[in-house]
Amino acid sequence: MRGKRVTSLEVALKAGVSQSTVSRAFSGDERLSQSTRERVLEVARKLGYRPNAIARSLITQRTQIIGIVASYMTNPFFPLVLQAFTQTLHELGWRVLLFTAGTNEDVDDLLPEVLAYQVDGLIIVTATLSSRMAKEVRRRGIPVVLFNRYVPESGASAVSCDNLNGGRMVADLLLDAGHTRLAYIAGREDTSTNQDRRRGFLERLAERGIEHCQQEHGHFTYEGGFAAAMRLLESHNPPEALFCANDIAALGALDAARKLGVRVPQDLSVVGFDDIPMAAWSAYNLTTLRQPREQMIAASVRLLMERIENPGLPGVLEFIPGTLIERQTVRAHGR
Amino acid sequence: MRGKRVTSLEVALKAGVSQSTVSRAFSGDERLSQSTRERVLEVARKLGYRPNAIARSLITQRTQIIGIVASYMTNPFFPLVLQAFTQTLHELGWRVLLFTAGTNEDVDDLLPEVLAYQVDGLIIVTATLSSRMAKEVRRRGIPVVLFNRYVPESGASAVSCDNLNGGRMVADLLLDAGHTRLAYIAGREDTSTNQDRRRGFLERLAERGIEHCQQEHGHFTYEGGFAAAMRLLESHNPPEALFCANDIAALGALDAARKLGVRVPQDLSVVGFDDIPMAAWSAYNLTTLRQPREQMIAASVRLLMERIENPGLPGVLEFIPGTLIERQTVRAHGR
DNA sequence: CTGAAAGCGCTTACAG
DNA sequence: CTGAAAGCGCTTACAG
Repeated sequence: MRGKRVTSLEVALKAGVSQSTVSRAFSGDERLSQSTRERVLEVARKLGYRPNAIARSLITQRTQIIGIVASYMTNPFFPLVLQAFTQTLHELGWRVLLFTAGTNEDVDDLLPEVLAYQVDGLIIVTATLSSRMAKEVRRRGIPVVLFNRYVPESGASAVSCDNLNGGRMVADLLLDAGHTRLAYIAGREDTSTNQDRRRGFLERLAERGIEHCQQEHGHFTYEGGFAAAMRLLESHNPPEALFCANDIAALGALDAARKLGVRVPQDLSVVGFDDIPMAAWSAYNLTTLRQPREQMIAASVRLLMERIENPGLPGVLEFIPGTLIERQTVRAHGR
Repeated sequence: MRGKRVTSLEVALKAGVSQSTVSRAFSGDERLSQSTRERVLEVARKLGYRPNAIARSLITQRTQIIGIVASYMTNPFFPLVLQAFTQTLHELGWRVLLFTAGTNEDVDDLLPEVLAYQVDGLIIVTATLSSRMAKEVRRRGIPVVLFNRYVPESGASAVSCDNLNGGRMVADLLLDAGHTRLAYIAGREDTSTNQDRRRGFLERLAERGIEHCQQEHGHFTYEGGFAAAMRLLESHNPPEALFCANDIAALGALDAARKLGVRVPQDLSVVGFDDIPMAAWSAYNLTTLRQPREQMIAASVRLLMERIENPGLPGVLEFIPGTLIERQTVRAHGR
């Protein structure tokens, strides 16, 4: 068996008070006399007692646990997000039960286990919520925030970078630089991030008279970006500018250009999306659209907390604008 | 209030059985008749019932939760480790309560909260355990595994790469290449990883007649490695070969060399430690010592599980040898 | 200011 | 094969 667990009853016996009083000493009940509280806490300290959060959860109907379901840890953006979430939640007195999913189907399998632990709220990072699970979660009244995804009909709140407008900003940047032969290196097709970034980009190109844009799949990965750029740059009609669906693919594209002896930005402009730390490394100096990570996390936590306090609130979608970070991978104005 | 919670009692009432029977249907009790079980599960399904893991934990004295305390998520090695841990633990039926710590002092503050949730075991990644907390955890009989750290007196088990011998292998590699002017770019001084890698490196250099080795602090970061390499390469007596305490610092060193026009490996050899995915990127092609990540994780989980099953087992230290991965950043044999 | 008691939602001997 | 009952370790009305 495990080491002895000290309970409130033992503390009560030793301190000569009732078990209720021990509980009150730890819950900060105002009514308790100073002297009683001190005596209880002193005895508790000596015995190494700490209230059992599991027992507390059962009676209070609150676990103070937030479930986080995350995937794609291979993109450096997400470890940063995960760390920021856990840090922020801890500071607010919450715990994090972590689940990682390889694919979206896995999320459905994971969710029942998350729910079995009676999480007070749920954050889903870079994974989506099936309508079946959305319904299940609603029925239980558990607030959900999707991070970097949205599922409008689900009732779940969502926080995302304004990817649509981000794509438009990149289009303007590349057109202003005088480029006309453009390509988009796409991410996964089933993601709103990829779809919205591309749609904004293509829409703005069309508005400014560019109807044609090549496309290759980059899969949101370094290897995918590398291979996609290789295909484009070795084709008959190589583009002068690449917009990559995320930074990690853009780094792959830059390395492909380097390998082929294509100079950036003289012969080729490259733009990413995210602004991961590596984008600023001197080997890359990637021009990119920065996702407002801190704001997105703060908004997610705020929406979640509001809905835990007030389960009647409807889900909302929040889109936070990104910022263009101009480094060295887009050629200067004009030509 | 939250959505209605369905309990085993409601299922029992609707199914015309006792609450005990509902419990047995879900715990897979062999004695239950096929027909009763099916009826109960069917009613449960209709009602959307799932056993409350918190209530179960209270009575079974097992939460099936492993606490993971992690820090340094800025080193890409650790998100990979974290993901692998959660994945492996899930497959074995465990949940992960995640805590992130900025510094080692924070771990001490975090631990009481982890313990309040009655975790069945504890994994501490890249953070250390104070002797006070080690004692506390022992008293409670909670098995602990330190990953990539060890604290011999603590009673905690630890799994680490064989950093000492890794350092020796790097020394041999660089000496075999004919280098004599060497430098070590150190990581954090309070870590056994940094200490052991350096000690192995210096010991082996001394054994082979090289008594002198420059040192600079690289802080285990890209920026630190970059700055350290800058200082070394711009000094009066620049080294011909750098051993960096981890890969991310080595990438910084490579970019510093690139910036100064120092050619790698012609003018400078660079070796890292970890083998993070970026080390294989074509922009770097870093020669490095690969940590046996999968084996280290499997060993950690195994040690933890054994000690959860059998709390009497003493803590053990396991050192798993790394593998030299020769890419393009060390000059060829001879000179 | 403090205590006795009920109850959160389960599991599991103990009976039958 | 199934049920009644005790109990895990707390919180919190309800009394006094």
